[in-house]
Amino acid sequence: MSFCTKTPQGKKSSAPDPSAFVHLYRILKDRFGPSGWWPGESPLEVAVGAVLTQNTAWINVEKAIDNLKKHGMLDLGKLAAIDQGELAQLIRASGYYNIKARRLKNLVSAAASGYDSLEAFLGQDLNSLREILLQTNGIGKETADSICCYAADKTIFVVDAYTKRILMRHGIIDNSSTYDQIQGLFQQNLPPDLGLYKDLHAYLVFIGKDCCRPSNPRCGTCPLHSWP
DNA sequence: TGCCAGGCCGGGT
DNA sequence: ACCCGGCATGGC
Repeated sequence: MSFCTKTPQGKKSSAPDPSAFVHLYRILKDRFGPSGWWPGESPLEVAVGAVLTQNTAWINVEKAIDNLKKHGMLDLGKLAAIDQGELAQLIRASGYYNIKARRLKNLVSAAASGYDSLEAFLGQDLNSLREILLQTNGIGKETADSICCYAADKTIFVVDAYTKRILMRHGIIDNSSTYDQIQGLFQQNLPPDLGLYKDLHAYLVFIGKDCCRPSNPRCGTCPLHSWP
């Protein structure tokens, strides 16, 4: 795969050139094309995956989701009805299964109470949806924004560990930068385009698996070799 | 074998 | 306002 040749920087000199983000998008778009993200066949599957992937490798999340499908549980009503302990066993492969079962229950409760359908829940305006998600125990900013962006098609940019590490390695931010600050950099320096946000976050995850890790110091084919 | 993965919470300082 | 331990399986 493609690793990053950058050496750790860990400090930002000043506000980045706004065109750097457009440039970043163009580089990765040229390299990867349409991302096809988030993996998931339905908004519910996307939302469930967003919770299950918390600090967890996606390969394990896939196993858990496949298991839920196999048992016909990828359904809002079924998830609302199932015993939490049984749900935990079904998602065992994704790790943290007890706490994640509780978090899924919390999410399902939020989505099922006061709404006619998942579509109605996800269809409300971005600020309302995000607030409700953030008030749900077990849903933090990244999970909330992942659901807003990829399940509800709201124009909001998702920040994750890869995003932080890549921007740090390239000297755009320092390690004290907050989630909101990093999100602001993307949203203030890019046009508010849902498809662009979806793809760019996906690209960062694609390369983040291998790129800009301290343990993977060298590879000449990193698409961000000369960025910014 | 040991380290890590697309976080988040709750308690302590 | 930070800092840290806990949560857990499966892949390399």
